[in-house]
Amino acid sequence: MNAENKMDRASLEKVARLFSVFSDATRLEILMELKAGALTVGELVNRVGVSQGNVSKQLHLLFDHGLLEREKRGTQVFYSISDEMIFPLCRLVCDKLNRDARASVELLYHI
Amino acid sequence: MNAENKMDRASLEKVARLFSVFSDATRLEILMELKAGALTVGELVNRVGVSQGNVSKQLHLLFDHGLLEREKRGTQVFYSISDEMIFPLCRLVCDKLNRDARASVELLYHI
DNA sequence: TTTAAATATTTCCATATGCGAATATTAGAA
DNA sequence: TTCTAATATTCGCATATGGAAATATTTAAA
Repeated sequence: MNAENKMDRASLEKVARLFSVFSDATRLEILMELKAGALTVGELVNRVGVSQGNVSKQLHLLFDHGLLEREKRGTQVFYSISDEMIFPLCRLVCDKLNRDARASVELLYHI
Repeated sequence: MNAENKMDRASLEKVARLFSVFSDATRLEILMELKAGALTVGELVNRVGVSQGNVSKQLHLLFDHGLLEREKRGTQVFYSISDEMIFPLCRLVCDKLNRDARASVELLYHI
């Protein structure tokens, strides 16, 4: 899986699978909310506009992929970001979207 | 869509949509094949193990998202990478997978 | 114009998945 | 233990999508 050799199909599927974790707006919103620090499931349910069951499911998925940490305190569970790679990753995608949007506007105004 | 303010749902959906382009092994394979330079659709069909129709469809999708360029020469169409952001993007994901795999092995051998 | 090669598109199918609702589980408080 | 709050899981549904096969389109050669 290095830069020189071609990746086999199995490795490509793993890469694709990890990308798919980021291809959902709800999960991205959860990650953004956790950017400032740990939050409980309940607090995330308040901030993100989906059901408690769905928030739990998405948190579990993010946890399974090694993107979140969890810490139980009583009946509450605090989730926090466990891999900082999500920030440069999202930055790359956002930057591209901004470039394209800007190029599109400039095209519109014949700049 | 900057780093300080929270992103609205519509922007998050756009980000998620772009991530989803990378969440398929066939499309990733196409991008890897094009890393060394432009290729025709037919050549890509030979290298990637899917039907011609599917290769064309995935190429169209990649093109629509501004990741590929196309150049027609006679009956052939050459596709090439148009945004270098895919390389650092895939690198971040591959590096994470390698870190996790390595950590998993070390755990196994009690290092 | 006719034919053949290259690419694009359409159609259909099987699978995956985000979602809410309902239910189950867990842990502390009464 | 019993009750309640917090979280996790299950279930069913609607939608999205990767895929092959078939067909359509385009372009150059004959």
